[in-house]
This record gives sequence, C-alpha cells and structure tokens, in this order.
Amino acid sequence: MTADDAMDALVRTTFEVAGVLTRIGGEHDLSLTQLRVLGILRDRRARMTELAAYLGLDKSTMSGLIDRAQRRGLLTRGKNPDDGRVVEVYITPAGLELAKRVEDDIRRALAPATGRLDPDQLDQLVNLLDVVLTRSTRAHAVPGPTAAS
Amino acid sequence: MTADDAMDALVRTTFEVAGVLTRIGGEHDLSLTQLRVLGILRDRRARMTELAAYLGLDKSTMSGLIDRAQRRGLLTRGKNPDDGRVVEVYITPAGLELAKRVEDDIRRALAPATGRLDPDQLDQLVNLLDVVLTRSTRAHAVPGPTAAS
DNA sequence: CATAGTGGTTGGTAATACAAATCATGTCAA
DNA sequence: TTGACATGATTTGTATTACCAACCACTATG
Repeated sequence: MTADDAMDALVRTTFEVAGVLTRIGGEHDLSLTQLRVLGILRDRRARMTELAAYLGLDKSTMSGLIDRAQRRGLLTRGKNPDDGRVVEVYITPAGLELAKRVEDDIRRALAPATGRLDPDQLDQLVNLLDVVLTRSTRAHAVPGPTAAS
Repeated sequence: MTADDAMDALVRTTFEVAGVLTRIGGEHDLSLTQLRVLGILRDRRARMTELAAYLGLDKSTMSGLIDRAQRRGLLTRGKNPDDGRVVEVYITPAGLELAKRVEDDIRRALAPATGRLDPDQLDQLVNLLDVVLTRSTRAHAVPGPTAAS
C-alpha cells in the first residue's frame, strides 16, 4: 500500500513543482521546455539530436524551439569542425543571465516549501529522491538507507 | 546549501516523473493535461472554472480540452439546476475505464523507481513530500521528523 | 565513387494555451 | 421591476509545442 502512497505523493509533487516552474517560466516568457533547454545549456553545449534525446522530443521540435530562443538572442547555433552535419547549440551571455534570474526566482518560489523541512529532513529527502531517480538497475551504492546523513 | 540540493532533487524528480506520465499518457493518446483532468474527475465532478483554476489554465483552454475529451466519449457536460450558467463535467464509464488503465500503467512504470526503497524509506518519503506539499503556513504537525516510522 | 546512413531542417497538421470579444444567466440596486 | 453590472462559459484569432514524413547536406562504407 505504501508504494501506492509514494507514487501518489510523487505525482502530486510533480504537478505542484511543474506548476511553479511553468508560472516562473511564464513570467520570463519561457515555456517549461525552453526553461529546461536553458538549464541544460547553462553548463555545457549540446548538439540538436542530443538535446532532443535528452528531452524526449523529436528533432524537428528542437529546430523550432532553438529557432525561437535564438531569435530572442538566448542561444546560438555553431558548426562542429569535425563533422559538418552537426549543429551545436551554445547559450549566450543574455541567455545565461536570464537563466540565472529564472533560477533565483525558482529558488525563491520553492523556498517556502523546502523551508518547512529541517536540515536533517532535507538530507533525507535528497537521499531518497536520489535513489528514486537512479536510472540503472545496479544498486548504485545507496548512501546509507536509514543510517543516512 | 542543502536546501539548494533539495530544490535540485525536486526539480529533477519533477522532470523525470513528468516524462513518465507524458509517455504513458501518449500511449493512450492523452496529453499530460488531459491525464490530469481525467484523474481529477475520477472522484468528483467539477465545473469548468473550477477545473481551470485548479490546473492553472484559462477558461477558454478548458473549453477546448473538455471538447476533445467529450468527443472521445471520456467526459460529459451537464447543467447545474441551481445556476443556468454553470457547466459541470462528469467522467463517463469509458473515461473511468481509461483512467484506471492509465493509472495501472503509471503504477507499473514507477514501480522500479519506488521499488528501490524499503517500506521504511517509502514512509519517510511520503511524509517528507507531504510536508513539502503543504500549501498553508501552519506547521501541519509533522508526523515525526526523524523518529518517523 | 556510388550507396547507404546520420544530423538537421522544412512543411503540414493537431493539440495546447492565452487574450479579447461575445453570449447567456444571475444578482443587485434604484 | 427593470437597468446595470457580474459571473460562467464559449468563440475567435494567434503563437507555441509537438509529431511525422520528406528532404538536404554531409559522412562513412562497400
């Protein structure tokens, strides 16, 4: 029964957080997907197919998405010298700045929620979610089930 | 710092779970939003404005959403005898059946993830997420921070 | 070097979402 | 009671998101 409760809590949390992200994104004229793209490109560059695969979208969807973000000056397309077919996408300074602002807003928006937990509980939550997020089947060296933190 | 980690874990979990829901929904020709509508109407009926407010969407968006679902025979529109302006939306037997199938699929899809946690951990996770989801400011009588389960 | 494969874009269509305008019904005050 | 306003929902118009199929450009392989 508890597994069902957990599923329920996860799904409700998902909608709740997605709602917050959608709202904050909207305040900056960013869809949830654009917000994700910006988030990904904050750290690293990526090729179109890579982005599409990561986001679970079709290549053609990426083209339009990147088109619009590029038109807004948030991203740039560049060529890969080793393979003329590849298009690599970078974030621009303007994009980076926007990404930072959005991240701050998200932090502020979620603070009341996470703020209801004390440091120990936050640690627990992070550890538990990390386990849930583990993609592979390998045990992943769970960092102490109950003896955590 | 841990609050940021928690935020990060929550956001990544959100995208992960949303991805699963989108995939499963897609297998049944349901968008994430339609899936939510179906989920809401499983238990109770609702009026258009109510649904829109709950989902954070515009009323006009709801009209189209309900139109399509109704055309598929998943929902019905009914009139409220007390107020002629109000339209109430019900789920149909077909819709209920689909909702159940989808829920099963979601359960199956998330099982590997939640299955990595033992009963105690599942309890912890549910409790922690419940606290995070608490909308109001009241302390909500946290059911045992560390002494849980 | 021809052929097949890979990476992206283009064109077409449907769904999602918003805003503004509209319509029908309710409510309230003069 | 009726005129003015408010509320609930739909309609219309537009942009975005997303898919698929077809296509173009470039690589790799025989």
